Amino acid sequence: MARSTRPGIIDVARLAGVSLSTVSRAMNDNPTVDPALADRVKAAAAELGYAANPVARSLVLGRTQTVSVVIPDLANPTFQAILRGLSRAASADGYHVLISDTAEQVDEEAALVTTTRRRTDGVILCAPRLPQSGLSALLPSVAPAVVINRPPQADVPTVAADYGAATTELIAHLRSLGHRRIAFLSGVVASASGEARKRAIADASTSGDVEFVEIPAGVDFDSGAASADAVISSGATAALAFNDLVAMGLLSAVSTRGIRVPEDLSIAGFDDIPFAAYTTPPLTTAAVPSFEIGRDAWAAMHALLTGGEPTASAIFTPEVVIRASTGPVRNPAPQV
Amino acid sequence: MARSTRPGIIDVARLAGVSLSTVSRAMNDNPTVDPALADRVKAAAAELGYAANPVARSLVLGRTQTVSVVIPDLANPTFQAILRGLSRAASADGYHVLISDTAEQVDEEAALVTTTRRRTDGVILCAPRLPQSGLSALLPSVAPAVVINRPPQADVPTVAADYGAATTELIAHLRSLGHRRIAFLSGVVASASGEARKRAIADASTSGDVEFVEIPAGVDFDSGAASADAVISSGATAALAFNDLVAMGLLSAVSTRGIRVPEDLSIAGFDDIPFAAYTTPPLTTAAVPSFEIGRDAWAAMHALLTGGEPTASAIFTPEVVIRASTGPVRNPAPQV
DNA sequence: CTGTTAGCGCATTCAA
DNA sequence: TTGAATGCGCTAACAG
Repeated sequence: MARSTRPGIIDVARLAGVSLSTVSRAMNDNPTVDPALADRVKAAAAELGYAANPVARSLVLGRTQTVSVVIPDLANPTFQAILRGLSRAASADGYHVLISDTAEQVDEEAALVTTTRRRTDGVILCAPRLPQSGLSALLPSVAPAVVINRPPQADVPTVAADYGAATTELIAHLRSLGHRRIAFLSGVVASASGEARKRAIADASTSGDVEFVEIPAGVDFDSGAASADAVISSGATAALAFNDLVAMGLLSAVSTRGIRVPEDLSIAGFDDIPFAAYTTPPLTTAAVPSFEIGRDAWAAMHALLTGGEPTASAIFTPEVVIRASTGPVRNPAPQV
Repeated sequence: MARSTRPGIIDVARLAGVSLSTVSRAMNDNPTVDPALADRVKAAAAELGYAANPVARSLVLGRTQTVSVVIPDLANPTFQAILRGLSRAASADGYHVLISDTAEQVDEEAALVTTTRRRTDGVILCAPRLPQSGLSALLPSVAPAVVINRPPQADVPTVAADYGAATTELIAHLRSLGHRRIAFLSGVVASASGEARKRAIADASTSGDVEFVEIPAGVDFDSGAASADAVISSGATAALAFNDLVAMGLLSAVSTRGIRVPEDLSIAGFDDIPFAAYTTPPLTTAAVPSFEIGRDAWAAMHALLTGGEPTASAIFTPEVVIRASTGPVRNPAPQV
């Protein structure tokens, strides 16, 4: 029968015949304790199956060995990859991860960050939807914090992918294929990376020979599929989707309507999620190193936690991966 | 400037002109406190931005409002969906989720479960890879616990998908299409659901006119792709993959070898992950309600936590979704 | 090197 | 109804 109540530090002290502070020291490998005694204490602890209560330690030490990660949507492959990279790295450093999914509820984001921060040592905000003003107000009160996929924030390390540069590269790719009218499926959700994309598009359209048709869409597969008709009737010969999910939804929907990709319509996405390489045709996209972003976000947090020098903001430039979903313009679609 | 140190219960007591125990009572809506006084206390707390330290509360109350979830691989879409369902449901009940990814390291599984359990109120083991003996030894020491995707355990609620039944149905489907020689890509990882699949296959092969070729593979996309040659040379006209990931890898690899699916080879998977419907051709699979499994696992844990009646083990029977990756036998592949 | 004492911040006895 | 005292389990001063 397992003991119904776990052994406490006093039980170990009693068994080893020492004071409870000696047990504490021994268990924490404090060098000021006699080696022989330390062994005796550890043997007693092992015999009893004792391990210090982490909650009690947290209270007295003021740290929980846990960080909070707040994500807009656990169903998004990009965030999943970020979480995975983060979780693995934190685990390797002996830290635990408390995870929260805001389900894209912007108004609950701040509250979740604040609440979870109190039971952890720091919080990592993954692609927060909060407007800049709200973010600026929130961050100082929850330090240490790390922000993913937002522009550099005052006094807070940031790790992000440069969606603006990626957009520019993707546009250059499409232009080189002869596309002059491009549909842009913008995510309706307020996201910093979305703004960066729009800015890059604005730049390209003012300074170039290419025009854009913005089609408000969402951030998931279904919203991409729902935009199919709008894209088709837009007269665009190519579509730049908010992300791979949207691109795949669009690809799937236009295919069932008999539109050939890339002969009739070129489609490109962002992120390079796991299945982007296996759609039919395989998707051209800007590869965002999500796993690495998660890993680096942890590294920044770890530096903050261990008093290391504050990590500079890291920025990854996505690499455009050209696959078969984009091709040369054949017949410009008729203007509607 | 934000205060560098958060207000404590004493600060509120001082501001409200009451004792600290009255503050505690008021903040916890203890009915024995005078309503007017309670309002005054809460006003003071609001003014100071006070909220009780959750770590201190955890220590004194003996509960953390957090549960631990241990998963074999955060990159697996099925586990992601389970986690999502679990996380959403727990959050709705005011609980937090501590998440651990064992990275398929069986030997670290027990340690992770034990460790994380100590800083939480319970642990949910998602498809643990531990052998039954190890699981039986572990579970009593970490109660309350809930196990996902394992056969019913003594004194521990279980929620699982019936992979055996799903396998039987999938085989029946393939038989009805005329397939008599079927390759089974077994996951090399020790998993209970894998055993269930094998048992169903053994049953079918002993009692029927269909034979199976077991091809050891892994549990991910790449291992499915790596099995392509083995499947082709096996002479099978259909392949049952360990899961959709493996099926998609196989589908992709045989396609590049010029094998047509389903004309030359039928392929079926398990799980119905988000992209299974969008492969080319769309994948026939046994749909496992992962999100619901996660949700129900939480419900079982919540019942345990709130002293409700112990939830009976729940079992979901996956529904076979017939799509285009399976079709009638045309030319039995040549025996090698 | 080891034992004694004092909190960490709070909920909850026990008196009043 | 409220305040004073006790302790959750542990670490870290402080003595010895």
